Amino acid sequence: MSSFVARHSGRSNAQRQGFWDRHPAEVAADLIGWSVLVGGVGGRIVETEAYHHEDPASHSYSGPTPRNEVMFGPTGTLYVYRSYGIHWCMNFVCWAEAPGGAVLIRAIEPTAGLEIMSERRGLGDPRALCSGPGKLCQALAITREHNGLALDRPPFQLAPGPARGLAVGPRIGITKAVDVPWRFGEAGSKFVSRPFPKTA
DNA sequence: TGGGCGATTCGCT
DNA sequence: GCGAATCGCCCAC
Repeated sequence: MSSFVARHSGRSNAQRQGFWDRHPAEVAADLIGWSVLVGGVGGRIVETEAYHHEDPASHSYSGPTPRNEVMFGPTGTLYVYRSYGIHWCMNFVCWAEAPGGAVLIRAIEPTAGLEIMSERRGLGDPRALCSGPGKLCQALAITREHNGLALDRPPFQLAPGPARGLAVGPRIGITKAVDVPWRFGEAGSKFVSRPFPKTA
């Protein structure tokens, strides 16, 4: 159970806004177990990574640019970027005191709209539908058009939920600050992009 | 204005 | 396990 949910369960959405105004690593850990739906399609978040403005591996490290400007805007919004010229990746903008933070959503456990996601992905195996940042954006039909949108409005539906356990490890696919343990996941989940070195 | 590179994925070996 | 695919962004020239 995340600390935020424990403190805020039962409160209004407006009071919940403070959730995003914290360090990305805190938010990334708390998001494990939450459900995210886009147009009614989605599932439980089982893997995230944190990035912030003093982080050499972060897009925001060198300051605002046309691509990353959303990271420096209001929290609780979506930052979408193109990866390797092929895939889309989605982040939740969150920061405290200094802007430029975000949480990369790396994997979700599909629970709603399985058939739609299978069709979009061209696959049937639920474990392969959303087990990676590019995969889940394809399954949820996330594109540049969603960049900057608020997460508390349609087509998005976010809801807190419990995690069975928290796994922590180094982030994936980066070349800088590789030793910072800011990758989080649900312990034992079979829907993560890659196994965690150890589970906690 | 051009070249290098990336928070990835998939198919083939 | 390895490497190609593929293109927008960013910085250097």
